[in-house]
Amino acid sequence: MTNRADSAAATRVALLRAAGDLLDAGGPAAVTLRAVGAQAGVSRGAPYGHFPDKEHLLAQLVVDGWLELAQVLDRIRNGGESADAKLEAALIALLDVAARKPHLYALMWSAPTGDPSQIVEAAGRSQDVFLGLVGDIVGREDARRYGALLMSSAHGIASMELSGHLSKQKWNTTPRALVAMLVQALPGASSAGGVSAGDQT
Amino acid sequence: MTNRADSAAATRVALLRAAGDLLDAGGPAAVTLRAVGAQAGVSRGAPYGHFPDKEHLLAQLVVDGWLELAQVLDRIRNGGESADAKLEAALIALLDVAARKPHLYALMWSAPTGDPSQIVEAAGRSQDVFLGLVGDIVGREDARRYGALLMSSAHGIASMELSGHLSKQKWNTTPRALVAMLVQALPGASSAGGVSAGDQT
DNA sequence: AGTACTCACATGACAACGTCACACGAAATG
DNA sequence: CATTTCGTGTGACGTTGTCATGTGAGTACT
Repeated sequence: MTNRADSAAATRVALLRAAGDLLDAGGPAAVTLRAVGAQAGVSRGAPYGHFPDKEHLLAQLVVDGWLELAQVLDRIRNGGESADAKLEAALIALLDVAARKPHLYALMWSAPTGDPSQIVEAAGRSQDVFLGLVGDIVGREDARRYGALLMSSAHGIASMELSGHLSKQKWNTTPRALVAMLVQALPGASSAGGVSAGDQT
Repeated sequence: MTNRADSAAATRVALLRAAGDLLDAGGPAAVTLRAVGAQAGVSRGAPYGHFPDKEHLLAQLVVDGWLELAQVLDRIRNGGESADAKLEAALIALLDVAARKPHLYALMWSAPTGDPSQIVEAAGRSQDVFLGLVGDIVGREDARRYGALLMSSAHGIASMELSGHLSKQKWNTTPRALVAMLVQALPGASSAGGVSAGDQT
């Protein structure tokens, strides 16, 4: 039980969890290595045994975020709903990350730091699911163009909402409504949509 | 000529310009009050005579960014092209800011800091031009919904490009092509055989 | 004109931060 | 049991944002 490797792996996980919690609670400014160490029950220098520097620690948080989103998207894709509904649910899942963990979401969409290739690969895992879902509607031919358009649009909606530039008063709409518009405008989509998937936001 | 008020106003401008240059050149990390002071020819403590803190200095940079974009958009709107072309040019102008000043662009779309109301107001100046341009195509009725969708989509494209998640290899498209798709998909656009909603100029 | 005031700016100081070098002690190895 | 390994704690250093204080040139008052 007092295995050394296991103990080290446990503190590594504790460090990541502590960093994630601090990020969620107080934003990037609250994530100091001293605070992370304290919350993880170790000292301020301990992270350097597991990560080259602070940037790589945050990068790992981003990687985990993309991988977790990919899992959610996979579950949606394997669901039994219509292609339209599944695509809309996937887009809403993206909005959900933004709503639930805004600071992590912002980090996921900032320029990759630390180990960029690892981030790009993890993000690609989520993007591939989008590609597949869009392909089911518009066909393999146009899947990539429309996939890029839909993913960036959904991200734009989430980002605009997060930054406070999407006030309901000014635009008279909501992120959910905009996503619905996106899906319905897709060539090959059925106009009638009874979407019941997606989480609360 | 060595008027005290004028001199102070000049250093304020110099501070903002220095901060902007440092931001463009080295990203947010390069913008330290010491470096800003040095580049503006004053000391590290001088900014505190003009801004409450660093956050407010950066916020002013964001405000200026939005106002400058609004001017560009206004010039586009008053141009002689077709409504479609003008809207596309406006969206491309947004991409242009992202391409030319990526760090400032990222700041403009992050959660407002310092004096949020001032930022929201400046951003609104740009958003209103978008609203008008979109209204010229889809009509006043739907202008707000479509305006929000177009602006957030364009921002999403720019953001995805900036963060490196829009690789041409994966998606087989470019930001410009995506913007073109957006405009053509708009109901009332000339090239797409869509509904002929209100068309005014 | 000469004096007192004002205010923009410079400077010293402090706490907090990321990071490194080093020390310690317990697990792992023979 | 002796030795090595390695995860972690600790001291230290340079840098940062910020404030308190000093200073000197422009401004106002008599």
